[in-house]
Amino acid sequence: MKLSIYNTLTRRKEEFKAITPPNVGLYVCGPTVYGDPHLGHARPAITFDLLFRLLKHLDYKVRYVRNITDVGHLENDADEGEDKIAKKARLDQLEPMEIVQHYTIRYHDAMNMLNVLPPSIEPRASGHIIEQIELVKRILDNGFAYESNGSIYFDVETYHNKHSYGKLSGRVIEDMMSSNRVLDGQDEKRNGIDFALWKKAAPEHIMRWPSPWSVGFPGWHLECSAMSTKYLGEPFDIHGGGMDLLFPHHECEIAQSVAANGKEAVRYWMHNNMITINGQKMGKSLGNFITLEELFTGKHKLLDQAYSPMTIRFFILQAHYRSTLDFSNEALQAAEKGLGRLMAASRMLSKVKPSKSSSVNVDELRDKAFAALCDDLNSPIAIATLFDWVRIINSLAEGKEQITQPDLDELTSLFNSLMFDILGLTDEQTAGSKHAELTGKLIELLLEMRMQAKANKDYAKSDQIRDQLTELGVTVRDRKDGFDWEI
RNA sequence: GGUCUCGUGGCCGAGUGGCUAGGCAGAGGUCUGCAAAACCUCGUACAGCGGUUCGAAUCCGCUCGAGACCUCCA
Repeated sequence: MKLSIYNTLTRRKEEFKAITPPNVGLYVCGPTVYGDPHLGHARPAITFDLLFRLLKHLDYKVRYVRNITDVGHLENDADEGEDKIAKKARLDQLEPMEIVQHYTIRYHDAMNMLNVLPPSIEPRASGHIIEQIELVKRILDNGFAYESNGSIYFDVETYHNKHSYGKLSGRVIEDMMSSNRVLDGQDEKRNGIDFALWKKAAPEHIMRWPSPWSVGFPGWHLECSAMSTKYLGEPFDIHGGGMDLLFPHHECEIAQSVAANGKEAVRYWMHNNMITINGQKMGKSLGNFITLEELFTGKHKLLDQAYSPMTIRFFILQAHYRSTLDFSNEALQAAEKGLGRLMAASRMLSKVKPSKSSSVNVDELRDKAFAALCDDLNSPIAIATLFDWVRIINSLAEGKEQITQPDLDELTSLFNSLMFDILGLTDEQTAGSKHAELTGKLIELLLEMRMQAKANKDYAKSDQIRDQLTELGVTVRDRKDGFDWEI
C-alpha cells in the first residue's frame, strides 16, 4: 500500500518514496530536558511513534533518531541570555548534567508508560559538540557566516541572495529585515535576523566548551543539523517535530544544511499541531501545561480525575496529528470510555465461536484501516473503522453474525495488530504482573460462586457478591452463558 | 503590524463538490431474576453573508470569531 504524507515544505500530501528503500531515516526533535514532560511532549512522541510503527509494518527498515537537547538554549536573544539548563541548575544547586540526567529519566519513564517505542538512536547535543563545531567551520568556509566578538552568526542576507531563506515557514525575508525588531545585545549581529551558530560564553555561563573562536556553546539550531546527518546521511527521508519549531528552528536547519553542503538534507518535513487548553496552546512559557505525571495521578487543579497513559495515547490518536487538539476533562473521559470499549471487544474475540460460513468480510477492516493510516496517518479514521468492528465482534460473540475459523483467526490477528502493534495501545487491564493475574483469578473464583448462587436462585447472595465487587471497583456483567468483568 | 491556520450537532473529533464518519453524553426499544453490558432505532451539524454550480458544509469573495508563528517552547 502506498503511503502518503503531508510535506510542510510543499504544503501538500505527497507519496512517500524512500531514498534508499527499504531503509528509512527518520529524525524527530526531542525534548529540552529541563522540566517534567507534559502533555505537549506526548503529541510528537506519539505521532512519530505511530509513523515509526507503521513504516516498520510496511516492511521498511527504519532508523529513528530522536535527540535529547541537553546543551540548553539561550533564554532570549540577548547576549546576557542565560542558558536554560544552567539557570535551572543554579536554582537547584545542582550540576547541569544532574538536571539533564534527572529529566531525561523522567522523560523516558513517561514515554515508556505511553508505550512509545524508544528511538533507534537518541543522541545528545552535549555529546556532539565536535560535530557541531565542524559544521560551523564549513558554513564559515563557504562564506555564509561571520565572527563577531568570539561568536559566530549565520549571515541570513548573504545566504538569501543565493538560496531562499523562509521557504519552509513561508516567511518573506524582506519583511523580516524591514520590521527590524529592536532587541538587546543585537550589536554583534550584522542583521537582526541572523542567528547564532556559536556563542561565546559569558563568565557566569557554566555550560561551555572550547572552540577555535571562543570558549562557548553551540547555537540553538545546530545540533539537529549535525546529529541528523551524522546518523542518517544526507539527504535523509523524514524530519519531524512540533509546528512551533517550524520557525525559526527548522528554517535555520535548512539554511545550515544548504550553507554547509549546498543542498537540503531533508526530503519530507512533518509537523504535528499543538495541544490546546481552553483554546490556547499548552506551553511551558505560558505556564498552562499539565505534566504527564499530573495526568496519570489526577493531581492538578484542572483535572477531575486521573487519566491512564493509554487514555492519553488514545485521546491523542483520536485526533489527526495536523489538527489542534483541545484538552478537556469531558474529552478525556470520552476517550477513556471509548478505549475501554475497544479493549473489551479485543478480549471478546477469544469468546467468538466459529461457524461454517462468514457473514462478515474481514478484508473491509484491513483495507479501510490501512488506507486511512497510509493517508497521512489518519488515525481517527482507522479508529472509527475499529469501532465499526467492535459492533461486529460483539454481534459475533452473541451469535448474531457468523464467521469461519480462518476468518476469525484473520480478524483476531488483524484487529489486535492494528490496536496493539500499530496504534501502540495496550490493554491496561490484562497487561501487567503476576499480581494482576492473581487478582483476575480471584475475581473469577468469586464469580463462579455467584453463578452457583444464581443457579440456586439465591439472588440475595449473588447480588451481594456483585455489589461488593462493584464497591471494590470491579464491574460485573452477566452474559448468556457466563459472565464478564472489568476493573 | 506581517505570515499562516482554523471555525462541524450537548462535548470531542473525521471528512469533503451529490452517497451514514466515529466516540462520549442523551432518548426509545430488545435481551435479562434484577443491574450492567451488548445489540437495534433516533438528532437531519457544518460561524454569518454573498457568489460559482444542476447541486456546497466542501470551491471563490467578504464579514465576524478563535488560534499559531514572527523570542525559548512539542
